[in-house]
Parts: sequence; C-alpha cells; structure tokens
Amino acid sequence: MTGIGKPTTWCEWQSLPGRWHPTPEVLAETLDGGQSFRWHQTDGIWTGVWAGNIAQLCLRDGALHWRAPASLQSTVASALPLCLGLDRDWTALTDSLPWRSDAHLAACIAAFPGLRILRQPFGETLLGFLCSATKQIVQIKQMVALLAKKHGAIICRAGPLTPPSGGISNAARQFHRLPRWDELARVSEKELRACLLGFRAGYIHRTARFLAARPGWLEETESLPYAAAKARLLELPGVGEKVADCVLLFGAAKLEAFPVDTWVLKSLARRYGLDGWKPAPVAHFGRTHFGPLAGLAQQHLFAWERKHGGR
DNA sequence: AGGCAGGTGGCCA
DNA sequence: TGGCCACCTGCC
Repeated sequence: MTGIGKPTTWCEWQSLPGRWHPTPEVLAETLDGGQSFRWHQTDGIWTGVWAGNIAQLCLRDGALHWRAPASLQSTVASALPLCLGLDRDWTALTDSLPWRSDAHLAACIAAFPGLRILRQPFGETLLGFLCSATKQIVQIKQMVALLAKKHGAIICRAGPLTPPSGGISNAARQFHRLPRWDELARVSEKELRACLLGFRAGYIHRTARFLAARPGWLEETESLPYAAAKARLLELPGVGEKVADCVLLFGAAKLEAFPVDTWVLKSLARRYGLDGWKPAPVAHFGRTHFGPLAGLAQQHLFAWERKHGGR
C-alpha cells in the first residue's frame, strides 16, 4: 500500500467472470475510446487505475484475463467487475435499442459488438471531463496522468509491466491515484496549469473550492435520478450540458444521458439529416429517437464516427 | 509551421 | 433565446 519499500509483484493471470468476449478492437474502444482516460495499452496488456485500484487486462484465445498487484488482489477482484459493467447484460441492453428500425444504428452496433459503458468513480469522471474541453483523448490522458503523478497519492509500486523475457520495461512502476476533490481544493490554479490544463485549470480550481465547501454534495448528486443529478452538476464551473452528460453516463451508469459532442453532432447531421442543428435540439432528438438507453446508442455512434470519420 | 481540438461562460442584440 | 468569441497550449 505504501510507496516506499520493495515493489509488490503481480498476482497470476485469472480469467474474468462474466460473459464478455470482446475483440481487441472492441476492448480498445471500450477502455480507450473516450469514456475513461486512465487505461493504457502496452504490448497487448491494458493497465487501468481507478480510485485505489490497479488492474491489468489481456485477451488470451478470445477470453479476457486480469491480474492486479498482489497487495490489491482482493479489492480489485471485487471492484473490477463493476468497473467493466460485468453486472449487466449488455447483449440484452443493446438488443433493446431501436436498431431494427434504424439501419445506421444497426451498422454501428455490428461494427463494435459488445461495446459497453464503463462504471467509473463519479468524482474522477468529473475531473476527467473537466479536462476534456476542445482536447483530444491523447491530450486529456496526459493531463489526467500529470494530475495523478503530481497531486495524487501513491497506491503502490508494482513490478515489471511485462515479463522479464519481454525485455521492454523491467523497471518497477509507481501508480498514483487521482487526487480527490478535497485534495485538489488545496492546489493553486497555477500548479494546476503546470499539468497542461490551460484554461481548464480555472474550472477545476473553482469546482474544487465549490465542492470543498459542500461536503457530501457530490455523493448526494450521484445518488439522484438523472434529471436532478444533471441540474446539480450544471451548477459547477466548467460543467455544461455535454460534460454533465458524460459524467452521468460514464461515472454513474445513467444510460439515459446523451452527450452531444462534435462527433455525435457530425454523425447525426450526416446520418439522420440533422444538418445545421444545434447541440440542444440534437440531444433532444437523440433521447427521443434512441430511448432510455440513448447513452449506449451514443457510444456506438461515437465509435463508428471515430473509426469512419470524414467519410 | 500553424491551425485545430469530446466545450463553457460571458457578452451582445 | 440565440449567436459569437475568448480561453490555453500541445499535437498532427
């Protein structure tokens, strides 16, 4: 648990309970397609950090396997299934989307079968998406990594990422968790800017101060139904419609949230004839057209657009 | 080399 | 309400 002393070793690879058999592409799109900014892939192994958890994932013969630093094994074993949405039947959820009457949605689903929505810590999701304004995923990941490295507590040190025979990196690596909001409230805006945040530093600084003055506010928000939770998130500086919906979709599993970003705007403009529509009416169209699981549909449209973008 | 990027907030009519 | 524009700065 502490950052000093001998690095812990990784436990043995174990098969993941549940019935998710994603292709490498679907796994990548789920972990690194803009929902989360703390999963990184090296040599076919995905490493993810959330709250105090560290896990690695890999595909072997089409089956998903995981391991964790030995000292964290039991906590990760219980946290990982929820994080990956293994508690829900995504086949059934996806099947209930209106793909039978929507050929484009059907194509998007077929392109990424089994794509799912992650369930990440609420506060960390808020932090990630406060960084996201007019930035691409690579850059958001850099910001978040710097925030963790400079302002987040060390979770543990773990041994080589790859087996010794792999020869890529045998150095033990330190893993930091993201700073909590009460910790961020003590970081100056200037220090935040040093994490490549630019004008987003102000959003994070002011949001941190807001939250620090209201203990329990964030937890309470997470527990509210979608509409009420969204209204509260919109009170935060730097949180608009799009960020609020992302936080609720990826950090609270509210599948009715329908974030409208430039990709989804383009997708609906071209595929659904909504040229020239503004984000607000597009969001309304999305919620009514795709129904109560609109957020899941959105993720498929988003993935398709990223893959085929520009055509 | 310079424009652009998973938006938001604050101005104007 | 609706449309612009500044806001930072590292990447492609």
